[in-house]
Amino acid sequence: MSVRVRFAPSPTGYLHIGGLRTALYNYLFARRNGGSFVLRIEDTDQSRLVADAEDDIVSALQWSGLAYDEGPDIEGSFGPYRQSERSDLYREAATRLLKAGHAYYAFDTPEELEAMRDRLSTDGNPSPSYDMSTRSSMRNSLTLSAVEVDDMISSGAPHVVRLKVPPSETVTFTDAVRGNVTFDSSEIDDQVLIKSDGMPTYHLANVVDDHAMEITHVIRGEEWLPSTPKHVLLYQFLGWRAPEMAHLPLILSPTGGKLSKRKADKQGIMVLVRDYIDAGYEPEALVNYLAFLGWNPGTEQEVFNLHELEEVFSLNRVGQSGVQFSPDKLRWYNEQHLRSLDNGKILMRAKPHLKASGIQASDDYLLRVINLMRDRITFAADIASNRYFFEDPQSFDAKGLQKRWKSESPQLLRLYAEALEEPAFDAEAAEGALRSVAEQHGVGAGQIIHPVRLALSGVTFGPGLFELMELLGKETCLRRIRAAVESIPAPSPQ
RNA sequence: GCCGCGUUCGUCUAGGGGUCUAGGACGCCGGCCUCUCACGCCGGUAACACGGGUUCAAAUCCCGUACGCGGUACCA
Repeated sequence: MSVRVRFAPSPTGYLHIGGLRTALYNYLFARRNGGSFVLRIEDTDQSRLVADAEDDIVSALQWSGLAYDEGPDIEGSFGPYRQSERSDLYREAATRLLKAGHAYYAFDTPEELEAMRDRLSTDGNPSPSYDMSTRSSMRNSLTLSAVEVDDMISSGAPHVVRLKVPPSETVTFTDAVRGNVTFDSSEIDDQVLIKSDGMPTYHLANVVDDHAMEITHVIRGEEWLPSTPKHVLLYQFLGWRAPEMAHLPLILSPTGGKLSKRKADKQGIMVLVRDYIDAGYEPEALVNYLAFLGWNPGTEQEVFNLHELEEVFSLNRVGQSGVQFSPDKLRWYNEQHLRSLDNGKILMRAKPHLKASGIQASDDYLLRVINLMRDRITFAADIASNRYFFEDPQSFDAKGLQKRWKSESPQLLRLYAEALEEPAFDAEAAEGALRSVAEQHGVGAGQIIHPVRLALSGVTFGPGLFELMELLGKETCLRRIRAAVESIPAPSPQ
């Protein structure tokens, strides 16, 4: 049987980095094993739907390079791929369970459920569940007569279908990441299978769909581990073979604990893939980093592109403990991947940001800027943030002036500017001229280099000075040097 | 509370009874290179949660404790 896995996000929000990691592991597993990767939209919660969430998920996956073989927008033989369009299947399964006595109708209103929890909650058990110990005191087809039940249903009384969990049974399954996991059925509640609006819950829908879509491996976040025994029971009652399970360690905040949206905001961490796209991250950097969050290849190689990951990924090298998200390491990965790109590609990445910054320059010029800056930037967008490549500096770094602008600087710069008037102008000529001025006046080259850099860029760091000069061109260099000499006040000699 | 799952440098991790005076990566610190800043290179900092077993031998196996995370919905 060929491997089939799915990524099954709920369109209740934009794609989260944790979701992308789950998608990635599924994708890699499918590719490594020559299987299929399916995107299934789990839109069974009508009340929490976010209109453009599905679009966001699809486009974020596309950006990441995780191409799926089947999905809402890619025909496959197991569609439709939105759960809201598969209602009949769930209904059918529920009916079978009902008939076999593995499920029952319940008519309890939300208020009644709340009242039950209030009534039964104790210090030892603050959240009593709807299970075999409480179901007999509730309004359901187990406690009501068949006639009453029929009447209520035919009169349209709101009702749900609940799983009838058997008493004291040991439910065991093998998790590819964690080994054998065991639960006692007495700890499992009578999960709602069909909600009163007629939609299935995740638990029913995912079992029905995974079976119908011939999913062989369920790879999902650890938050699903406690509900897996319910799914195992469902497979059993429906007479289906359960897929292999693999529960991935959760991604935690950099300080530990849940990476909730609120906490992340507070810590300045972005959690939506959309945010990483907008911030200009390299897709392969995010993917590479996420791959290593809970998995490693067992070798010392750390930098991988997607294709390389596809060749080495395996579930049995996935870790078991929660992993803290590290923005620093992600940055490092971004630098690594950025540097693997040629200048033309970096230019393409930088274009939107250049445009947003109102920078106009020829591709030829931009390529030369990139060539000088590529080892000094973290994001392609950083090309747009060093404005001195595109316009004269408006101000000069105060600390830099203090350190590098000496009382003799204006005079040395004047002399240097004169020397630069020579017709030939390139990095070599600029350097030759500078060194000879320095020598003639008995000062170190640095006495001229540093103030010139300030004059040209306004800052004390950047590419090699002479390369920068060649890039800016003679006119610009002379103009900026002379402007600086005019506008920067000489320091009081100490 | 109860149930489940975890626990090796600050972080991601290697390791799966002797080869571990515990290896790599990020970060941090120092040095080299150098006109600056980076890159690169070299070096440093720093960990087997705790307590009991088992064994000639335990980071590795078992038990307990502590701590962390998850679940405990007509949300996924």
